Amino acid sequence: MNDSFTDLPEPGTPDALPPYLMGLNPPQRDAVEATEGPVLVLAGAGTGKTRVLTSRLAHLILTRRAQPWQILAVTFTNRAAREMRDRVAAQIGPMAQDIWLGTFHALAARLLRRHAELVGLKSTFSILDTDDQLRLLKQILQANAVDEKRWPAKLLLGTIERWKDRGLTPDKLSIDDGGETAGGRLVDLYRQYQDRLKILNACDFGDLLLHIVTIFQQHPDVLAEYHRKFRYILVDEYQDTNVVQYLWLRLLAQQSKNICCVGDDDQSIYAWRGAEIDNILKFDKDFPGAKIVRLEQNYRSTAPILAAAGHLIAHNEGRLGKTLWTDKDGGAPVKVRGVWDGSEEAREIGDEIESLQRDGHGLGSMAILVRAGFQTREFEERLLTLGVPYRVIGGLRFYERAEVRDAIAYLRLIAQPDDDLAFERIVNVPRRGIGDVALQTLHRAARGAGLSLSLAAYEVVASDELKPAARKAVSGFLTAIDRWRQLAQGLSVAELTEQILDESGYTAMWQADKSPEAPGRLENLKELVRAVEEFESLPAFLEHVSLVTERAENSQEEQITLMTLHAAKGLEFDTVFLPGWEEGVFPNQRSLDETGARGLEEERRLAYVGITRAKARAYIFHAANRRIHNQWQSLLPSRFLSELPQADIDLSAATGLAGAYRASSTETYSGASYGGGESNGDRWAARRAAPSRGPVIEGRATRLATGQSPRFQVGERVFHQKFGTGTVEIADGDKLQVSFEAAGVKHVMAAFVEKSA
DNA sequence: GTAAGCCGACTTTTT
DNA sequence: GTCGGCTTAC
Ligand SMILES: Nc1ncnc2c1ncn2[C@@H]1O[C@H](COP(=O)(O)OP(=O)(O)OP(=O)(O)O)[C@@H](O)[C@H]1O
Repeated sequence: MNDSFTDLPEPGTPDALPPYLMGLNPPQRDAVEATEGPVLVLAGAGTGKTRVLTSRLAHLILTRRAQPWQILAVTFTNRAAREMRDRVAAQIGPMAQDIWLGTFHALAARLLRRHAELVGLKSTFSILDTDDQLRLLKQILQANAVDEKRWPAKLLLGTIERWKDRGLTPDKLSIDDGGETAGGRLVDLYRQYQDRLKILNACDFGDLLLHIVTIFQQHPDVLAEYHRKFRYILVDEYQDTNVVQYLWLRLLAQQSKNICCVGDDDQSIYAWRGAEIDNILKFDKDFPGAKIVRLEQNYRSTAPILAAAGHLIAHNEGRLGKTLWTDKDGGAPVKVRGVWDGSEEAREIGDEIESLQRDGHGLGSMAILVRAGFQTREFEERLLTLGVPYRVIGGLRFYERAEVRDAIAYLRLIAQPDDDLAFERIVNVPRRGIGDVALQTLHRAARGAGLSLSLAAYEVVASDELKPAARKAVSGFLTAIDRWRQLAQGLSVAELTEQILDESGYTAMWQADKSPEAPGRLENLKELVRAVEEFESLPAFLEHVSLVTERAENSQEEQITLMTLHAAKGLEFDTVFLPGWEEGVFPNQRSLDETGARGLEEERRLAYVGITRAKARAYIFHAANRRIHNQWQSLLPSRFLSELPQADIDLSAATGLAGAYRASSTETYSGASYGGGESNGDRWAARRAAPSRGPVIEGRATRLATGQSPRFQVGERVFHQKFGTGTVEIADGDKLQVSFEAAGVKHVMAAFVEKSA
């Protein structure tokens, strides 16, 4: 332990503040020093919530209120966890290593390994990824003769996961909770899915938390052990916790009550994953006597950026409401720029990046933040052309690539013989002549004997159920796995991996492949071996793969960052580019269709998160046309643009576009260049309608412009720009009466609604 | 049992 | 325009 801190002054000593308290304003310091009892730091973006948490960790440890391993600190992403550990380490040294700091899932996995047997698992359980989950569920659907066309596995899995997010195990559900889904059998399918996971000695992501909560609820002695252990609990991004996470925290904190959560209801962007804004809204009821600290000074952004974000988010209802101010003077307005299409957008952003670079701004302080992962693509292409180094966060992750997963499946099967999903994945990769028929035989044997596939395979090989060729192939495969399992004792993980890739013929398979991707895949296999080298044991590596989906990139080169708005939460950049602000893209149409007004508000929070990532410069772009599903569509500027304060934005449009817009909502988007004058609007409509322009233009905008109103039937589901989804109650020519889910009964023109799913 | 080729879905967001 | 899943032909 580091003793150089022992003679630090007591907290509260007026002079000579310890360094970790120096960079804090009075309310922040208040939050750090209120160590006992529940504390909620409720504050807007950039007010130093995360700084409070790191300082609090340092404070607790340096004042010896707790040893590092007696503190539980929870973050949302692995990156946030890493960053927090680094920052605390900078203040307190290597002791930071011993803090129980990580994501909900990583911490839950660590606890579950210790007590797995209490929920019928072995401590070696595998953690399944989405791919495995889906394959498992599909098998169950097949066995139950559920029509997958009608009930896509993805959809059903989604429902099951939402149940898990809410802490609902199958026994807590009644048959009716599944509704009509899958012929009313969804709850039963869920039960089968869970039963199957136990046989496979496996967990999915949701189970990690669900199981540990079950254990805490059913084994008070185990819970008591952790009450003694964890004296302080700290939670980042509390607004995005779901019900299980909340239950878990409450169980752990109920004894000491020393829980400090930080969050911002305006940054809640994970409702689609089961996050409950309610958790933060009712914190003081869950933890009576909670101290609520509000932080109001924003240290990150300039005044115009803050004003833009604040004005936008004010359009949401049911907010807790927060004040935000800055003492920063000046600052450029938020630039809002209209362009013709996606490639012009990419070109302009690329040019601006280069121009900023020439002015001495580093690429590392810039980011392009998009609504959906696929949108990074056009920028990648442009940046590649310009030779601007970039990195993409998220997207297709290293450990999710097919060849990497295959290789890992070999390791999984060696570590955990019951891992059927790994078994199936590689039993015939590379081709060994074990096809569908053989696999079905194995499955039947496994189901019959209640065994995992590999165990059943031994029995089958000993019998004469398979044709000689297949029997030989299966037997050879089992022997190989056994041998590698023996080798695993003596070799390093990297050596083992290399040997497996070599001896299994997996590398050879890709070497023989002459498709253009093959070299890249071989390269990834080499990269995998490098990744494995960093781990001491096979289980440690596999745990990492399951929980940390990204591979830490170690480039020294300055790069611009491309990522989704979701991934950007908690980060900050001098310059932020926000492309794709068009109706349907952002706010995302599906979000609107599926969750109506709630979805819109979450989209708006996402926009708020986006703008508030910027310290000095924010650029918002919207394109008039985009190719979506290989079809050209004309798009209206996002309604969020009309929600920005005129005084703090600087509107412009690319040549040939000026004035060519109409407001996308009834709230007039009346910026300088967007006069919305009839003549401009007509010219725009004419341009769209002109067949000579080539690309097929479809979509709502056309319908609005040409005045064609489709016929609607009573009872039909429709979508309206402003009111969301609803059901037609009366159809009178082009006048409709619609009962909207969020907005109630309204009279609308047929031209302003469209058919909804 | 395997490979090629066709068809349809896909673009939300992540631990 | 691309990917994955399924069918078909060998
Ligand atoms: N008291 C302070 N004095 C000066 N700068 C500060 C202070 N507190 C925080 N900052 C700086 O303000 C910025 C935002 O801090 P931080 O990331 O902790 O905010 P946050 O509330 O977690 O933001 P968000 O919710 O947007 O993620 C950081 O650059 C941080 O260094």
